[in-house]
Amino acid sequence: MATKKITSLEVAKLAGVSQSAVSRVFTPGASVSKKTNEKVRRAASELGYRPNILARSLITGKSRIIGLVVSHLDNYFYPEALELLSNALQKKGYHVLVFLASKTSGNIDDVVDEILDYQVDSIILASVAMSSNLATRCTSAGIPVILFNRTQDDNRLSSVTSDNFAGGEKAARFLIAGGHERIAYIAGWEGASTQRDREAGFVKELKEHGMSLYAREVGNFVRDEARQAARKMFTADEIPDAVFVASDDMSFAVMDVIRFELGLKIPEQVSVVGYDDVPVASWPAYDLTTVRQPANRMVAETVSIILECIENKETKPRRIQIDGPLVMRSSARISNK
Amino acid sequence: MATKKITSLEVAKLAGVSQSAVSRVFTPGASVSKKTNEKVRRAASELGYRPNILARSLITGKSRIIGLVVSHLDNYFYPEALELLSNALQKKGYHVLVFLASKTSGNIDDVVDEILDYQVDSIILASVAMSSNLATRCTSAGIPVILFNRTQDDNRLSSVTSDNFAGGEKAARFLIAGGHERIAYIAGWEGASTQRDREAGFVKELKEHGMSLYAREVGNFVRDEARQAARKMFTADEIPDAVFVASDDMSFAVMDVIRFELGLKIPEQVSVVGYDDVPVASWPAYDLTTVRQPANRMVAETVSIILECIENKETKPRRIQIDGPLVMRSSARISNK
DNA sequence: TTATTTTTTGCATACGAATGCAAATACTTC
DNA sequence: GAAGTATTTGCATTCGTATGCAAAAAATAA
Repeated sequence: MATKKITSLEVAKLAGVSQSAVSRVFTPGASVSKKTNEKVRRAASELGYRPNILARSLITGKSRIIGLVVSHLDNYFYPEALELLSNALQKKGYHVLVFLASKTSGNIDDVVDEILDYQVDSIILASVAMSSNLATRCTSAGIPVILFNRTQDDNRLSSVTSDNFAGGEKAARFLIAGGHERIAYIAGWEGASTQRDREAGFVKELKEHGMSLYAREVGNFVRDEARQAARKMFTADEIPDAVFVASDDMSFAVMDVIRFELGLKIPEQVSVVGYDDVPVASWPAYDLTTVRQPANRMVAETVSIILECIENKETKPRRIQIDGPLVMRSSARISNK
Repeated sequence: MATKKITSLEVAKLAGVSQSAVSRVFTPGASVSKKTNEKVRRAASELGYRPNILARSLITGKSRIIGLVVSHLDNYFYPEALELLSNALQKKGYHVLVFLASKTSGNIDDVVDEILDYQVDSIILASVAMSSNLATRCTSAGIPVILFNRTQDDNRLSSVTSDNFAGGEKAARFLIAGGHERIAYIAGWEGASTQRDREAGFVKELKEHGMSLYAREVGNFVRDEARQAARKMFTADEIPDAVFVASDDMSFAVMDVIRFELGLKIPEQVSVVGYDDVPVASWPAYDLTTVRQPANRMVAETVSIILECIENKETKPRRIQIDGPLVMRSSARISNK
């Protein structure tokens, strides 16, 4: 029943050559004559032979597997990124091994340990941090680590993010230009560099216009907490007339509270600006004005860094920040009332 | 700089035992004395040793990698499923290697070929089909294939779906009970078993109540096409008073058209019922009445089938259908007008 | 033709861990 | 303490492929 696995040896036998010859046929750039190449390929396809990547990687030290750690698949920015990433890597002959870091257990290190067991060629951490200790192990094992949508003070790690500071500034500038006077902010998880940078840019720009945060709550990048934050923020005596929310995902929750629980009009009574520009943001039910994180360009940068690191061990870490536009939709008013 | 890889041999040397001893310490169920176990573990943790999964799999024939093929990550049912799946498998010591089948290139077979190169222990196809030819190769290679959220006529393949036929019936029964008289349907991609079953159940139940589809369009499980379908359907002379849409994802697009393009009231003028119960369905902006696909139970079944197949080669394929409730929200009226 | 260079080929070994087998050790029992 | 049984251990081999090296074959020059 079980058709035994086809190995290079059997192909060799059928083609009347040595096992090494077969190996060379499937190794790009190896020295093989046209004739043996043909013989081998014919035999291989006849038997349905395909090289065993795992056996190969034992020798070459390259597995063509990229480990990806994600924790926030429920934030729709990540499925999109995953899709782009996997596609891009697939084209280059790599594949993505997914590891979920449950948000509760802060222990990313354990997860990364599991990853290393698979001899991955590189690790991508999506919005997730790793201990400096482990970073040492990875770099000294020659495994490049890339932070995606996150930075960390460790300068041995590359990172790709949007320009969060500039994004925060844009949001502020836009709300100020719209004539808003009581501008609030709902923060993400304060341990995240993205959150900090967005807020810093936002506040700095307010300050330059002689303003400051009228109100501030924390949503931790979690929809339920964002809901709570919105309830608190918009049941005060004099409510904000605009709120910048640290992620689209939270923005939707906030908008729902504002409209359906509190019966307020967006943008007439409250303007909402988000961050990410996930697909849902453009759906008419939300039509959210938001700062775009250009997922495609972020992924492209990530992939190019990875490939560069894999090919050329001694590349020094890079920190890429990609600028994204503010996408104007109808959740925030443009002109003065 | 590059700390060379730590192998079992080095651990053995440090612990003063043979390489086999080290191997046995890390092989559950192998015969090792308490003393050597301790010695080895101490040495291992001192050196930071972890077994190389790839090398191990060369011998054991088990890679502890599960290949997953997805094509519709933009339908939010799949990120959810992926998260659950990866988590469940992770707990059992398996990991998921992701392969994206671009929707355009219908060539799943190529993708599966790539998967096989990694010596995966099993393959999960999420809403994706494979040629019968390739199915033969997989089964004869002893690699169980599980269809997730999809069935196929090939009875060598296991599948896990919700009970789509019953789901369709429920939707129909509910809309009829609500006193709707012009009931329409927006179909998914007609090549999908899920689409066919949902529609069949829906139509059969209508028929049993002496009704038939008042209108029907095809959305192919694609938002844009669903939008088109809705435009066509709801600009006719006498429009339907209820529509069952083959997926939540399409439902959102349909609702947006109905409300924001055509200015109709949901559910007063049109009731909408979806299928999936993705997280967004419960967001107040949509608050979609829908048939739940119990992702957690579907995943649990998938995982248990996989593990069973891997452990016990001669398991015969199973076809699981999981019943899901109709979740009542406000997008469809309950009583007669 | 012969000498010389270049290309192709096979042999043998390595990668890192698992395992059947036999030798060595530990544990029972009388 | 001896004899017998149960448990540990190490040796040697295996998994499927890649690759350095030297031998063989082909191509080129003289």
